[in-house]
Amino acid sequence: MSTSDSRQRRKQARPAELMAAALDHFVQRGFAATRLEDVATQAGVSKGTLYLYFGSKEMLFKAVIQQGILPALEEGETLLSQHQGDARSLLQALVLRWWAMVGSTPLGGIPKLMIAEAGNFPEVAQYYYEQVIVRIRSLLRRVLQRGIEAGEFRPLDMESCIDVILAPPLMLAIWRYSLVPQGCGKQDPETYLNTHLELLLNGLSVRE
Amino acid sequence: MSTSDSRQRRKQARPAELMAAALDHFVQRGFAATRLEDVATQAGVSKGTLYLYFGSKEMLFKAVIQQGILPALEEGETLLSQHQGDARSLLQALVLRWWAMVGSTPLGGIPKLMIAEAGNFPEVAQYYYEQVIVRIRSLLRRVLQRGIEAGEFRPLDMESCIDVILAPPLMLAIWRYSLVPQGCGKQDPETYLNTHLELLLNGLSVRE
DNA sequence: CAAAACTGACTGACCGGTCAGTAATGTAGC
DNA sequence: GCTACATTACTGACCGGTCAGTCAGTTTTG
Repeated sequence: MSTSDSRQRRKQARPAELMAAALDHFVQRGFAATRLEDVATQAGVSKGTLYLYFGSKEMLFKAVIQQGILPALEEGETLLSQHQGDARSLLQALVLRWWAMVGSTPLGGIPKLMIAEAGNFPEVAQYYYEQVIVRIRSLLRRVLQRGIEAGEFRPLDMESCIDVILAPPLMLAIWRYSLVPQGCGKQDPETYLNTHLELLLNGLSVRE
Repeated sequence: MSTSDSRQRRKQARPAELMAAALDHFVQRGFAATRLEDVATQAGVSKGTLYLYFGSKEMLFKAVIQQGILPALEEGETLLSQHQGDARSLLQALVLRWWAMVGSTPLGGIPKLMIAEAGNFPEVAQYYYEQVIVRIRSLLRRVLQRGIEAGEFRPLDMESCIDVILAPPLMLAIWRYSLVPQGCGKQDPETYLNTHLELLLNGLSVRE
């Protein structure tokens, strides 16, 4: 057994371990307040080793953001293309899948991180906007379109609806990485998401 | 005319000017990345002067948070106690009033700031939670209670409902101080809030 | 023993915080 | 009104600690 022993040379596992540690610290402390020595220590290496794999603190930040979110996005897009039932259940499935894959994992800290650091990294913000936000919104737009065409949903202002759908799950994730760790209570995430969906689907539905 | 001339001694106006400048920088850059020299310069004084009014960077931070939010909160509480009509219109009035007094002003950056820095300032987070979040939630709880008792609203899980009501306006404010300044588009805030209220009130309503 | 992975002491820039000094304002005496 | 002195708001050069980034040297591996 030597998988996570110290003082081993494991070139290929280092980047992922360093990025995981960096995400932890960035989310908890912010970019500027994070010390690379701490990140390296948590990943089980020295600061010098970090610089063998990432050219600078900023490059580490970009890497953390970029490879943290793309997998989950692709999952969502295949979910949309394969789904057979009505738009209601598709919307529900997307939200709950997001929670399982992103919201409830360390990746759930990325929205908070991106929001906090957008001002300091305009190019990363731009990248995140185009590669993540635009794609998520387009995904939800297609779901709403499907629901409206099938007569399930009322034809409200679509762009606003998308944001209203997104806000509560995002706030849930942000909350978990900001005030909850300081002991400011939050009830069960599942109950919260279910109430959101209940309220949302009821609000969207055509009255019979 | 000498009100905002430089090199004047204006002891009593300094604290407010310094806090306004500090809020600007903290919201845009984050606490750690904000340089006090920049804050002082923007307020039209030198760094030394800042230290005549605030004992340290952290005390400046606390002052910015504390006196930024309490006035608006009191306004909301008097609105609740004086309102006469149904719960629907009260909820609507509260949201729109918040937008006018907080969301659309520089104070709207405080939620973003608090979220980003909660990990670095547990005591401030605690204070913010108890003095702001708990009070806002209790305010909304009373509104929902009133609506349920009057037969206007369905009796869903109250605590979750409160958070679902809060999330979209909060995200709107957060958005304005994170990605929008980087040129990532957002449509009209009023349209967004109205859709939120429409969706929400429809979702809450008892079906006849 | 050669190459590759890794280390940690070191450097230099940066910034929070200090304080001796400066300039504006107030005031008293003429 | 003017001058002399006291008070107080304000300044900015400086100090010391911190940390991103470097690199000469050490350890592991083939």
